[in-house]
Amino acid sequence: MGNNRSRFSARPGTYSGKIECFDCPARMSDLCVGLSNTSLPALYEQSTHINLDKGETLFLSDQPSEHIFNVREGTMTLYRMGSGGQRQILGFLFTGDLIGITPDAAYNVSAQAGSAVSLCRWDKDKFDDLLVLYPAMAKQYRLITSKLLTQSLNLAFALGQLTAEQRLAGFLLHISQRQARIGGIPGFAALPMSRMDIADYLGLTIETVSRGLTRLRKKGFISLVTRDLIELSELKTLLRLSQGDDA
Amino acid sequence: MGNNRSRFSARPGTYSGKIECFDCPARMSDLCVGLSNTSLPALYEQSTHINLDKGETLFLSDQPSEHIFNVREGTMTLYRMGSGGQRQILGFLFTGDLIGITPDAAYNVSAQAGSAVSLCRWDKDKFDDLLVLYPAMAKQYRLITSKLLTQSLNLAFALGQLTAEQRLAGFLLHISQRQARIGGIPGFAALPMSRMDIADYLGLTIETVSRGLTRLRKKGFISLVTRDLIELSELKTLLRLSQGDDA
DNA sequence: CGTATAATTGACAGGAGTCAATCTGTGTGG
DNA sequence: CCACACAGATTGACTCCTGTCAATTATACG
Repeated sequence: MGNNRSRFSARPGTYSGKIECFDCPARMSDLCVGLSNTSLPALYEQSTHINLDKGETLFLSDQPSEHIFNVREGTMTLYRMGSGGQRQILGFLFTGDLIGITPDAAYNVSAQAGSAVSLCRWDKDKFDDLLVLYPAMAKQYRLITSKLLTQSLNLAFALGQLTAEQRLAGFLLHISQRQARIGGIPGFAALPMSRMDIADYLGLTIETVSRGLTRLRKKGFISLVTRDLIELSELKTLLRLSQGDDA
Repeated sequence: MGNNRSRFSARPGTYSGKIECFDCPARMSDLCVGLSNTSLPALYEQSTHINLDKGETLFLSDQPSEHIFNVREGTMTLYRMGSGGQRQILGFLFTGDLIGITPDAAYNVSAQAGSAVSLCRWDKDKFDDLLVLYPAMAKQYRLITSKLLTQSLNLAFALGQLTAEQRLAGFLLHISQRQARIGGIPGFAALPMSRMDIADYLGLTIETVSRGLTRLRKKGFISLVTRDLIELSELKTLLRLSQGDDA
């Protein structure tokens, strides 16, 4: 279903054209949401759709960064490998998240599909042209990259200062809040990723993740509806934990 | 010595004007180095100098982000505090590094002087105006923020996946390389920060930092010229370590 | 030179990792 | 539709790295 096209000509100043963006699940993404009547069609004009199966690699760290992607549907995983075989997952991406956004010549992370995924793709050069053409897009770009940095700093804080239980509390809150913006149930966290993925994100092992969830459950802070759907019963407590409080 | 001024009028198209930037130690910083004959004076025109004593706070996380700073001389420390009193240092900044660069309304980290520091300061609004006016500056901005993200990802990888010894190896290399760009001796790392600072940066304790340095020394990978000046004897080994290799 | 601060070293404890067994859930084949 | 097999998750026993607490040594400063 993912196929190239530029059959749709941008029509500056009008919204009347029926473009796929309008019923795109990522319509409210950071990239698209703030765009004007002119810039959205211009963005659409340059886009291509691609699909990935679960487990497929989109790109590897240090490869030439030729494209920028936006997640329409599914889950993507950003990670880095160590030469000892360590894997640090640096982000789980959902509908509306941008991938591969860097002015550098090479990607600084690897990206892999965590489920069947549908993406929008742009040539980096053309994307850069749009940034010059539309200051509103450039502003969005800055906001997006700033959010990425903030998330990365959050992760660094968690990895450097928090215990396993505290990291898990923060992780559940993070997932829950992210999913609430794309139709998730508030107060619940659906985990589309494996325990191994969670472990590699939080700098732990699957056993420690498992034990941590058990302890949070026994304390009454969460309850496992199913293995992959968790109810956050004590949001405030979880929040305090994630900020480094002892209790 | 830090005093406001806008006495110097920008002269588009000419470099002849004698502006302080020319003998600024941060002349080759990421921000200033790529600027044209027009944009550098424009940038200078909007700048103010300020000085901080060691230990002084420049701004705190979550405060309104009203200014952007560039380090002229000295060392700045970026950090976040946890509600349990934990401190995660997120970066050590030297001559030429930008501080407080965020499109968000509030700073996402706290900044403190690690030594006596001299800074260039801009109002955020005026800085944003310059970004619109000079696409070359906007491009530099993107490169700078991308570098910040990459550094933050490096730190997250280290904190999540590396042992104390490996983190230290990477830290020494990082400091050494950063200082080489501002007059440091290649193959040496000068540590202007305390062991406590290093510990809070690497997610360790001062004791573990100390023991780690001792072990690296006993293995012959480094040698301590003084307490704060370290020779990196085996660069390749240190690099392998920092990437997660066992040996 | 003496004192205060920082860094190192030592002894011990604890949280997370490792290895292994058990359990759970899912998908398949009879 | 049930039984089985497989992968993933949980739990348990034990180890080890790092943290904690304390003592000693080194460095900076008045």
